[in-house]
Amino acid sequence: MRQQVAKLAGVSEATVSRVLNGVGPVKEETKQRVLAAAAELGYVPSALAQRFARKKSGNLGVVLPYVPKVPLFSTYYFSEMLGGIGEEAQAQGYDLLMLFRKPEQPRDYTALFQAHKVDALIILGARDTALDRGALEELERSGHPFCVLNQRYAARGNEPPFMTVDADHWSGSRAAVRHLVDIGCSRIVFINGPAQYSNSLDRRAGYDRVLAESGLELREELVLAGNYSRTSGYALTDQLEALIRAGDADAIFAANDRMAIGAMQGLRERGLEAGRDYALCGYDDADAARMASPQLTSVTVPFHEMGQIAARRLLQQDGEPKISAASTILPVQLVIRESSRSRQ
Amino acid sequence: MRQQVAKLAGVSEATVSRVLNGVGPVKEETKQRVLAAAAELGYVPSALAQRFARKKSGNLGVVLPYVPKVPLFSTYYFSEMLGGIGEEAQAQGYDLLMLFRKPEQPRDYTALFQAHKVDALIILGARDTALDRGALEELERSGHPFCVLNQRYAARGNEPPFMTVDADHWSGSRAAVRHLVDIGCSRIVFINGPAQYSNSLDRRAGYDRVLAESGLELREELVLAGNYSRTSGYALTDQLEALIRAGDADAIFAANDRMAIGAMQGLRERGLEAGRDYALCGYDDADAARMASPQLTSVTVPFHEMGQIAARRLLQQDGEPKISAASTILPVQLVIRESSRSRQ
DNA sequence: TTGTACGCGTTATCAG
DNA sequence: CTGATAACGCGTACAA
Repeated sequence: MRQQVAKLAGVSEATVSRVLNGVGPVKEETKQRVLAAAAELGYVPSALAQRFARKKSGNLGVVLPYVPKVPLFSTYYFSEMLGGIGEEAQAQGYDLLMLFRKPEQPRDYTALFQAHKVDALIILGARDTALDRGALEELERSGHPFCVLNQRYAARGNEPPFMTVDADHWSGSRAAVRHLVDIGCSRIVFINGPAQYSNSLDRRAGYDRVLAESGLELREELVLAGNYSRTSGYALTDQLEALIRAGDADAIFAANDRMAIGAMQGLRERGLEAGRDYALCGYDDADAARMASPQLTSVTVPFHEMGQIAARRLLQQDGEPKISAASTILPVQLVIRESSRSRQ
Repeated sequence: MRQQVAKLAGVSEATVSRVLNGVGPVKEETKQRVLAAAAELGYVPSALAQRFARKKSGNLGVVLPYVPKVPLFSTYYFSEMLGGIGEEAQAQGYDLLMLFRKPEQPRDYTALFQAHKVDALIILGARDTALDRGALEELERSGHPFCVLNQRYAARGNEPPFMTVDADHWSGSRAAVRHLVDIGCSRIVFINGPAQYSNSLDRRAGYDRVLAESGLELREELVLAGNYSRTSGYALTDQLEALIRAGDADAIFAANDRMAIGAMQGLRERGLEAGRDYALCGYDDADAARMASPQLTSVTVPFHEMGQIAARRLLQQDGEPKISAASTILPVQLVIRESSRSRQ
C-alpha cells in the first residue's frame, strides 16, 4: 500500500505518487526519503490501479490469424514480426497482448478498444476478404489506432487506406525473376499463393513485368497455384515434372520458401535436381532456405524491422498513439544461393 | 457508462452488473430489458475497471528467453508451445501477456505479481543456472502460481521442485539410439546441446543407457558439443567427416533437428550422404525435419500439448490459480524417415 | 428479486 | 514544493 510508504517517509500519498512517476517538482531530499521508504517496504505500485486511473491499458495488442492445422507461429515471418513488435513495445513501456483470431469468427476489434484492453492494435495475416476488410473499415471508422502488417488494401472510393507497413514485394519479385532470366532461364514457372494476400498480387505483378521487359511470352500454364504450405508445393510435382521434361520450363519461382522446398522435394523424387536440372528461387528467406539442400536462392524480407516500425508508428512517444493512414514500404533483397546456379 | 444502461433499462447499476456477469438471481424479464438496453447503447464494460475491482489482471504471462541473434520465436518449439498456451488461455478467458526477458538481466518475476500484471506465469527457455534457478526459487517462495516448460530442476535439499511440464526426453533419446542400433549401427556419434538444459542431460542419459544395454562401448570422443543451432552442427563437419571416414562412426544422433541438418549439410559438402554413408537422427520433429532432404528421422515432442497442459494446470477453473509442484512428463515418439534407412 | 452504498489504489486537480 | 480530495467504473456486501 502506498499509504504505508507515505507514512514511513513522512509525506502525503500524492508526493509518493509524484516521486514514483517522476512528475512535478519534488525536493531532492524528499524524493530520497520516499524512495528509501518504498524500497524498505518493497512497494510495487499496482499496475491495475494505475491503468484504471490513467484510463489506459498500457497494452499493444497483436492479432494473429487462425490457420487450421498449420501452427501459425512457425510460419517464420510471424515469429520475426512478433520479435520486432515486442522489442519496440518493450522499449516504449507497453506490454504485448496476444489475441488469437477465431476461425471465420472475425474478432470485433473495436470492442477491444472499447473495453480498454488495448491502446493500439497490430494485425497480422489479414487478407483481402469481405470479412477482413469489413472489420478493418469499422475499426478505421471508430478512429482507433491500428496497423496492418504485410498486407495492403487498395483505397476504395474516397475511404482512405489503412495504416500499413509492408515490404516491396513487387521489386523483390522482379529481382528474383530477373535473376532467373539473367542466368539464362526463359521458361519460368511461377508458383503463387492465394490472391487474398496482397503479397501474392505483388509477386505476380513483378513476374509479369520482368517477363514483358525481357520479351518473354507470358504463358498462363506456367502460373501455378499453391497456398504457401510446403505440401501445396509438393502437390504440384506432376505438373512441374512434365513441364521440365518437355522443355517447357527451366526455372521455378515460388512465392515463398516452403512451397519452393515442397516442389524441390517432389522433383527430387523424380530425379530432377534444383540448381542442375532447373533453377529454383523461393521468397522470404526463412531459415528453411538455408536448411534446404541445395540452399535456396530467396528474397530477404525485413520482417523484424517491419514489426518494429509498425509498433513505433503506433506508439510514438509524442503523446497519444498515432493515427495516420500513411503506408510504409520497406525494401527487400535477393539472396543468391545454390538452387539457382547459373546454367552452363 | 453503465449508468446509462441502468437508466434505459429502468434498473439500478448493480442489476446491470449482475445481468452482465450472470451472477445472482435476476428475473428473466429484467434480464432481457438490461440486455436490450446494453445492446442498444453498445455498452462494453471496461476491462480496466473490472480487473481493478476484482483485483485480478486476467492475464497469463509468458516469459520468453532472450537469445541474441537467433530469432527466438522461430525456434519451432517456442511457437508450438505458445500456440498451446494461447489456446488454453483463451478457453479459460485469460489474455496472454508476452514478456521478453532481457539478456542476462533476469526479470524480477515476483514484481510482475506484486504489480498485478499477471495472475500466473509460464516460463519458457529456462536454464539451470544460478541466475535462473535463483529467480525461480524466489518466485516459489513468494507463493505465486507459475510453471516451467520443457525444463526440469532437481529438487535441492528439502525445497520442493517447481511445477513443471516436460516431455520424456530420456525415453525419446533411448528410442532414437535404439533405432540406430537396430538398423545395424554400432558407432553412434551424439551431438548434444548445452548442459544447462535438462533436455540435454536427459538425451545424454538415454544415449548412455542404450549403449550400455546394447553392449556398446561408450566412447567420449563420440560425444560432441553443439548449442542447438544449425551452424553449431555444421561447425562439427571436420570431426564428423574424420570419424566416418575412419570407420569410427556409422551414425549420428543430434539433440535437435537444426544441429542434425547443419551436420548433414556439412557432410554433404564432403560427399557423405545421410541415409547412405551414415544414419542420422534428429530431435523435435520440427517442420525442418520434413523440409530436409533426405527427410529426417526425428523424435516428435508434443509441444503444443505441453503448453496447453501448463496453462490448464495454472488456470484451473476451480477458483484460484493452482499452486502445486507436481511435475508432468509427456510421452514422445520416434518418427523414422529417410535419413536412417536401414543399412544393407 | 432488486436497490443502496461503499471500496478498490491510483492519478490528477486545486489549493496552500 | 506539497497536501487534501475528487474522480475513475466496476463488484459486492448488506439491506429492503
